[in-house]
Amino acid sequence: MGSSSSRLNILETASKLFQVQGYHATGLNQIIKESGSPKGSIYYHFPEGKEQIALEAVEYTGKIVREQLNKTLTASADPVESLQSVVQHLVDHLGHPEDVEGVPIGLIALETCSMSEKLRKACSEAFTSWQRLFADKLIENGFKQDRARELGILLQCTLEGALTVSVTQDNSEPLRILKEQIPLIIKP
Amino acid sequence: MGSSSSRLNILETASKLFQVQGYHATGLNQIIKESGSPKGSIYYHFPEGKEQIALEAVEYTGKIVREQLNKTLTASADPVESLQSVVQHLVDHLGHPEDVEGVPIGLIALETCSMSEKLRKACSEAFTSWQRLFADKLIENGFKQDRARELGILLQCTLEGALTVSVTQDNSEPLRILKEQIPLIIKP
DNA sequence: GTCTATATTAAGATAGAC
DNA sequence: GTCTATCTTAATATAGAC
Repeated sequence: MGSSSSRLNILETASKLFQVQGYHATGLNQIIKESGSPKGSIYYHFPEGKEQIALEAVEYTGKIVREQLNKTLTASADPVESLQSVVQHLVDHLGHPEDVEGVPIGLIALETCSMSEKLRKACSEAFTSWQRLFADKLIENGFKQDRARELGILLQCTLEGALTVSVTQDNSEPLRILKEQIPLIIKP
Repeated sequence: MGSSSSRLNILETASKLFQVQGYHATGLNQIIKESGSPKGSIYYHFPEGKEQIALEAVEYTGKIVREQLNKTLTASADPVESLQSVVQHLVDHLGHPEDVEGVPIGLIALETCSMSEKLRKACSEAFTSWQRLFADKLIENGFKQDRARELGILLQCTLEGALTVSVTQDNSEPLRILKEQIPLIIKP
């Protein structure tokens, strides 16, 4: 196969590690150990080294989250209800870093945005794509385009922040408060 | 003096570096170079090494931000207006990491919360203290205590998220949108 | 209290056998 | 394509002179 399964395996392992530990705390040695691939394979598949792995991991995570968000947002027609399910999923997965939904790029974004323009852009584009999903859901439900775009950005920021604070405080309360306030925020 | 000015100098330098670059990207060598203090002094003043410096830097930053927030929040009696000034300050200082206000612990919080319980707690307490300032401002203006507490948490989370996304996207729009939506969020 | 020299470990990266 | 051995650099930390 052109894109071997060993390559994908490295990417999946790296993505999880970068999400939880961040860029600098995740060593190639750890990626090697946890993925089972040897160092030689890493530099064969990713000749530009760690930065290339991180770049592709951000793109990969962006896509996974996009798909998961899309599924949750289309499960209910009502935008308030479906956005509340998105938050609820985050609550349910607190402390279970696999299968996260909505914010898992915040750490690597903050770590790398002042260090690598390539990585900053990749994180920025992931954020934008999520914002657009929220906006589209609102447009479908009769919101004007500009207003939907504003709210899409606000929602993505708020999710990002509430997840950060919930993880730091080891407490789902911030996310639960956000969930309850969604109807307040989603106003035409 | 008991707490020498060299000690404070190290702490101020480390706090800025941790805010911008994060915990793992900031080496003791860099703290030494930028503070002008030699390595021996660091381990004299902070015998437990990097983790101790980070712990005290988080507490220090928490206090500086608290004082700055307090000043901005008391400048106007109206809670909406004063919260909007808080956001405006963040916009004004985007890209100027000194004298930040409101979120500069997010990176180190995400980096360390799954690694050091001591650091996680310190970050958590800084967040809580900022949430309380927002809540107190609302209580002064007639909000019920429980509602003010909820909104204090929501506001701090939202600021955190909007700053993260603004920095990552190199664009103040997320913060500016938040500023405009503050009146929508602050409802009894 | 201050500073230098050094120990120790681990990081990212490469060379080259297979 | 896979794996090992190794290079180089930089990290945290310590010892000990002054």
